[in-house]
Amino acid sequence: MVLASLSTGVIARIMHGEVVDAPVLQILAIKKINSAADSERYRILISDGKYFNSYAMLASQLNVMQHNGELEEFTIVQLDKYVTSLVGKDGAGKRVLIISELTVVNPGAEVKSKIGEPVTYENAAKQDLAPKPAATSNSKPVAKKEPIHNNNNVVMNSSINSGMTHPISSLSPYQNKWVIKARVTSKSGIRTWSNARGEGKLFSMDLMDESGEIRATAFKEQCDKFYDLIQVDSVYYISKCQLKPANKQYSSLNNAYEMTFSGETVVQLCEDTDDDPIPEIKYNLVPISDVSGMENKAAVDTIGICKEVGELQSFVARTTNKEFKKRDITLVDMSNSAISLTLWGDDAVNFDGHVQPVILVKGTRINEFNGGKSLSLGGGSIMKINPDIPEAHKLRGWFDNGGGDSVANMVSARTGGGSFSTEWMTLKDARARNLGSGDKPDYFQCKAVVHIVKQENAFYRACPQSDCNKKVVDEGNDQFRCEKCNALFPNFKYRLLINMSIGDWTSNRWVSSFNEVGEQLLGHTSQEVGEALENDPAKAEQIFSALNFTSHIFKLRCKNEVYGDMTRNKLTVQSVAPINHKEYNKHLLKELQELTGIGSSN
DNA sequence: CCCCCCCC
Repeated sequence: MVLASLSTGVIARIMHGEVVDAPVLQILAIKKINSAADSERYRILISDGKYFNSYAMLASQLNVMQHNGELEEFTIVQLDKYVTSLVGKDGAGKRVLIISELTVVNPGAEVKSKIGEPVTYENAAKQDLAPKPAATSNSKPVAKKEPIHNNNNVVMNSSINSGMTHPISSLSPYQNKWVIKARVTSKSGIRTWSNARGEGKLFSMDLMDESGEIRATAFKEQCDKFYDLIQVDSVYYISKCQLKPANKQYSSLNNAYEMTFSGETVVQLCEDTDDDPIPEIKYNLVPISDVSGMENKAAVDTIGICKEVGELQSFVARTTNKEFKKRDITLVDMSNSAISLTLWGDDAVNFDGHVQPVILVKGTRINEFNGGKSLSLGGGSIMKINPDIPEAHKLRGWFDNGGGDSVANMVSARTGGGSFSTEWMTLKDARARNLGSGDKPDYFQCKAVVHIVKQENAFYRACPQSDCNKKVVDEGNDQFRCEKCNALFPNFKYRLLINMSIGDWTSNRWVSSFNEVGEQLLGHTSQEVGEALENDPAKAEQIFSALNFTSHIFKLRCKNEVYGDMTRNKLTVQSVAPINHKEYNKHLLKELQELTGIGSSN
């Protein structure tokens, strides 16, 4: 085993403002400095073999490395991205090192011991410091030299010029002489309120830098003053806001505090952000199909084509008597799934979906109803229309070549039943528990494999009207009568009604699937299937046999039905989804915990 | 100082 050499002496240079590429350092200790689980932060004692720095912090996105045990004592790491910032009382305190990207070079268990006899870098000899005069002057804590009654812009300008801004994670109500440099990741519309304590208007925004994120709100005069200036994705210098503890009930941001713009607040656009360390907004894009398996109320980032646009709707909320405007649109993606997304307010009013744009969303919330899941763009969510990212161009190409034509997995489709997610059950238990014997149908889901698919009566000829699926009567002479619409048509459409036997590890059952589910299972449109069954038996055989022995997650509707004097328990496939192994394993682990009591948290 | 986002 070969250990990497540390970048000896480099800490003194970095902490005096020099930019050093990819320094290699050793972690000597790591500890949590904020015990609140919702804004945890780690402080590191880090060494270059000659000097150590106890004022180093992990940016929160690296917390996971500590959780995974990758950053234990003696680990040798390479810093791929870092900044230094001033923190502390009146901005004149310590310079901290904030690490936002690092690579483990040698795990602590390999290294086993401290390298060298490092001392604090503050005792560094002159020859170890940055040779560049500019860098040396940068190291001076500028804010300390300003008179306390100085003009806001003077503080701002000196901070900007010296490159010494404060990390968001260092902000607290206990000192207010700071300047942050932050990217706006989301911005609300202007909202008015009126209650017992008065009335007014406000807008809020989420800010982010290397070290963390924070919510900021501008009320009344500040709302008017700053609303137009603040733009999503732009970077600003901001100073002189009021800080107060964040009400975690209303925010999912990783910060114990939030800030309020005051009459003193200064905001300045930072135009030159090309080589800036302020991170871009990160999207954790999930395929639409995955939303099926996610928890209700979870936050979702996703990207899809707006295939359908609903009407703008206005309504008055029953509980609050407030009027809302909303618009539901349907997104589709390459997971061959569709989901409903609700837009609110101006987003809803101004939305033009007729060009079927690419829609990128971040932080939308899952709303579950009767087994279907839809997304809602709420406070703190972001929507981007036709964003210039590779995923968007890929989707565009896919959709424009017919990719979205046969979407079959309707994530927002309701399966009836309660307002909770469908219960997992085996086919044997569904029988044993007499599911379907009540007035209302019961619903459950199971993982099962297709054993037999019947080709007989797998389709019928239905009324061609788009909102009617009634079976037509063949009148001869190429005329088809729909008794429901009371009309004659020269054509009809094929509808599927697939009967098949599926089995899980406990038992087999015959189930019926209607048109959309049938199309999804067979991977062909009802038209294609109907034509094959009528005219091309070999093609039909090929289509149907492809379904044999495939496994899916089935959501089933279970109901007793009376035929003459016989009561039969009937299973209908409400929806079918590919197996999300991660989610299915979660379910299995939960079952195992319940069976054995092993691994449960209590 | 807001913190509402319904209904099925």
